[in-house]
Amino acid sequence: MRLTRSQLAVPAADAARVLLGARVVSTIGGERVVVRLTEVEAYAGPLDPASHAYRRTVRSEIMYGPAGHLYVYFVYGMHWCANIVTGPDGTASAVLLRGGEVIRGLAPARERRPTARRDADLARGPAGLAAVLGVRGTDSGTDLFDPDTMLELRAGTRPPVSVAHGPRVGVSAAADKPWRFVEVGNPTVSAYRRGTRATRSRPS
DNA sequence: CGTCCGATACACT
DNA sequence: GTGTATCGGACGC
Repeated sequence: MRLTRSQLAVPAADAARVLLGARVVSTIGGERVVVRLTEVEAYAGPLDPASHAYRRTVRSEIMYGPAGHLYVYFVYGMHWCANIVTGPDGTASAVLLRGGEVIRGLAPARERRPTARRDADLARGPAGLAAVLGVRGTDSGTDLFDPDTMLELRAGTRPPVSVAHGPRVGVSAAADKPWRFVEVGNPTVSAYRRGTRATRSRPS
């Protein structure tokens, strides 16, 4: 069963709970990869200093539009990360897809991420998940409810056994917000890493 | 298991 | 010019 746009048109933390356990179906050139989401993070737009939409720029413009579109960004000179725009139109909130288990299409997933040691590592972490789904910068802005889209969102067949939430990974601003949601005990959930500290020591 | 650190290029100031 | 919503290899326990 497909998710609906209205299911995502809710505050980011609620949308994150909707997406946890949901499936993302990637179809590219006849190759199909299906991932069940096990780790997601909510970003609350202009109200959230950790969000790219904290300031309205060309890059963050997509998040100001309706829910159900893809927002893709490039980090650390080499990785793509995939988000789904959520919330009512104009709130600019989004959910970062941080991890999942590949439940179909192991072979193409491996080709797209050959460095993964175990199957559980294939879509572990946001950059790996985006790679396995074949998401790149040119896909940013894609409407996931367009019938011809490369990605399709489907409801989960297995709800998460147990859900925990805590601080987001790698963010330095609003580090206290418990907006990272994970399926407890799932091996595809990435390790928690604190963001770089605001106060840094300087060489003397 | 954990911590440390370099790679690399883009968005934004 | 500065900082980054990361990854994976090196190392220590």
